[in-house]
Amino acid sequence: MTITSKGQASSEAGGPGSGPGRYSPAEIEKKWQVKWEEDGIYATADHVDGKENFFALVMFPYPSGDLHMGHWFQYAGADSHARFKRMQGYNVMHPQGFDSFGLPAENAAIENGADPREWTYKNITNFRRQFREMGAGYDWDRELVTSDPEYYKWNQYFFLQFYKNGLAYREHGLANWCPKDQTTLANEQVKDGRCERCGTIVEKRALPQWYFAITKYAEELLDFDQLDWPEQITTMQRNWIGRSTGTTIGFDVSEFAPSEKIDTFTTRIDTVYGTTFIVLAPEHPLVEKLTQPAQKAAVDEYVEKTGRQTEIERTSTEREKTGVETGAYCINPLNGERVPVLVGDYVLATYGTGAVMGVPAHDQRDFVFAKKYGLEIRVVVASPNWDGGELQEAWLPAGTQVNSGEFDGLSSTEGMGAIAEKIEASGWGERTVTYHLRDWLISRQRFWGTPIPIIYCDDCGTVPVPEQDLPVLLPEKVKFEADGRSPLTRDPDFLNTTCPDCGKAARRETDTLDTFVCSAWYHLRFASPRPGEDPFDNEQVRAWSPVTSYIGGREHAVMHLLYSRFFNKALRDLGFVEFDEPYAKLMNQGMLIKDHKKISKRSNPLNPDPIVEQHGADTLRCYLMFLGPWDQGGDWSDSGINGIKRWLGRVWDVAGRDFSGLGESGDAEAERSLERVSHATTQRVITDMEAFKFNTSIAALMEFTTALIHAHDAGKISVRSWRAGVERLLLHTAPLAPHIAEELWERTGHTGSIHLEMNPEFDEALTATETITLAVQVNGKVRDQVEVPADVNQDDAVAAAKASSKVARHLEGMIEVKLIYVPGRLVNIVVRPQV
RNA sequence: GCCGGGGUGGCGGAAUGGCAGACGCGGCGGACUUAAAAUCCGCUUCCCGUAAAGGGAGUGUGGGUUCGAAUCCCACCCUCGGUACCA
Repeated sequence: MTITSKGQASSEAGGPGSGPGRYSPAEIEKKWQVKWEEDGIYATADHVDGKENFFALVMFPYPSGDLHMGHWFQYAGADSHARFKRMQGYNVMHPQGFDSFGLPAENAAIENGADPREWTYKNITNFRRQFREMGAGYDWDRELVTSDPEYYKWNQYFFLQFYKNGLAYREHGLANWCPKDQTTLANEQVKDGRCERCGTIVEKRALPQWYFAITKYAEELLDFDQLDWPEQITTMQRNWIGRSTGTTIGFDVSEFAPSEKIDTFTTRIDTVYGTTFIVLAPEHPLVEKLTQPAQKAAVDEYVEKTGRQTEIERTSTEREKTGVETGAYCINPLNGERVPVLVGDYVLATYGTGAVMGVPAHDQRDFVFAKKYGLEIRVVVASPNWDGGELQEAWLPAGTQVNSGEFDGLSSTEGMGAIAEKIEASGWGERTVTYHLRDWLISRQRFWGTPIPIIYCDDCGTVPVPEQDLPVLLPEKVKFEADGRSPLTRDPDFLNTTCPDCGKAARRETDTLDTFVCSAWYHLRFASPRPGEDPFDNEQVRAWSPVTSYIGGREHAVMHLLYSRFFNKALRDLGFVEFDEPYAKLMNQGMLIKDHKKISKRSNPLNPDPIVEQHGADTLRCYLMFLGPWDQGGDWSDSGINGIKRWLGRVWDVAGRDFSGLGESGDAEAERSLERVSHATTQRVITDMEAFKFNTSIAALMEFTTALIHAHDAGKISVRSWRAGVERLLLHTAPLAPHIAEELWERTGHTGSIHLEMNPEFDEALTATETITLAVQVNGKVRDQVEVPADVNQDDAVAAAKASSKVARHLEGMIEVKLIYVPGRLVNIVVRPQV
């Protein structure tokens, strides 16, 4: 092997980085992007002897116009980590695809007359180009595009499996409706009462909609034992699922509605004797039956008015609580009391039973409500210093049962159990568990999505499309009209069909599936990209499951990540997969900002393309990784990128240096010193890369680069050490800056791709120095530093410390009271003045 | 309101009980150059001190634990996310 250093700048000739061998990203980056593709170096086999599989998945993008800087931040980090793991000897599968169904395509169609399909596929082409320019090491053989019929066919297939097994159902009910996007939304897609996507205030609409029965898995979804996930995300899921235990108890209303009772749910059954009224949600089915003629007008008006309110107005905690009497009364089974039934909009139809027992003394909302409407406030759980007088606010903590019949005198904690037991024994109700989690609404009244494979027949009702007829294809060349309605609803070719059961004319479902269905199982398809007649090949899925490392934003905590977990468990129960969880380890990257503000196309733009052109992809990648701790995000500044560019320029210089001046064997001390920093660097880089701490990893490489330059300048090391040092530097740089590392790997005489090499090894023993610097403190203040042998004993260390004149000055006239010796760190002499 | 992250030089950040400010940006000074750019070298937390020596202060605020605290504990402030009438 010969080493060519011709044509490259040496430090003597015109200075590093100058001359004909100057680092020129534009040339080398293109070259390697083409070569890598030709050689297929990122293609992954399902099994490689002696290597463990590592599925490095990063959340795939929605192909909007361009890859923006946030994408770069995410994908460059994910790619660097995947490359690092590959160099650690894993068989790494790092795929990429496109989550290409969704509203922006349709909006572009409505606004500019673009065809959603053309618009989407044009964007995908652009994204592929940009990923290539980034130097991302994807296995493109596994690419998937969710809007391809060969992919969405399986969304339909799984929908049918779910339907046949009671996990998909259609129900007429109140759904979140975004008036701008003209579609319903799942609960998870409503943030602060607004559409998660466009920010429009969401309304409630009564519609028949399709749901996935995610609540059947609520309990299992609370189990995170198998997951190595950030606590933040599991906490968010736990809160979203919102398990609460309590008691459902029925209040008899047969006086006003024969054989009816009002079921209420409470977590505080210990306060049931304090119930002085019952409040029904305005949408509660009993409202109409119970309302008395005298109150009908008022109740109707109230219910109607509430219906007109947006979710935001409705749920604002600042708003005054309102209500109206129905004129009906019900009976508290525990004390036989007759209490009024009201309608109040602070009670939500969608939670618990849609009715609450009003206990104003022990619930702040009920308290405010009772004050306003002059309802009785009766204490049943007394605080230790309650004087029997009126309350200023609800008493929420535990206390002693009073006014509670046979339970008086018990602590409310005991009361809770005893009362629940009596209720169950008497058949008045039962202990129950409720969840905040609702079933996943999957219907979307949009065109650009997976058609729901259902046919409505006048005679046979709801009929699933037979599996052999899949996929139900989205029509081509559709017309969008200004009313925003999906073209599917007026496309006769799509709409009209025949019933698979009876053969009569029938109509297709025109709703499409929520795009989160696509992403709920895409990882399985990456594992098994060409399975033929099945959604995926079990053998291949087994080889790659669960996903070893999953990277993505925190914003998906209760959407995609929850849906995926549900989907996996449903697939498991239907026999498609054998494991419980889709993603074993989760890592969230932070958010990239600029000038302390969110980056936005309009107000705070930051386009990667010109930066790639000016500085190169490697520089941009490294700079993004260097900005700060990746899991916490980064604050972009235009000037900072020069630092990375200079560093890569120095790496270029180092690798190209003429080493003909170095000898066969070097000076022992210089050799040892370079060896030490080499091993220490590898240790730091491996530890930091493992933990996604790209910033400190790069800092270590910068220091190592400088150390190499100094070693070369001093000229005391051997050729062998120099070349080993350069090799080590390139190997560590490779995951972060793949092009320059590859180019220099070739230029330093290596054959084969650096990206298929292994990380250098390190020996911790070799990272140690022969002498160490001890800090010497007097009363905790550093007064001097002393150089001692690394294996110094305490006595010698203390003696060396006291020998320092700077230290001695502070000991004068003092009595030593204590001595702290931390080996390898410091000596602290604690003194006090002589009396 | 509740839950979570964060608050460190002019700036991005390092350091998770042991020398605060690694690494980088910016700034200042120097070398190279006819000059500039590029590159290289040095300095760069603040205050007192002409300077050096030396000293003092210092990690959002106030308290505490400890020989020693950015780091642990308590109370609070600010900020960024998430979530919110969940009975």
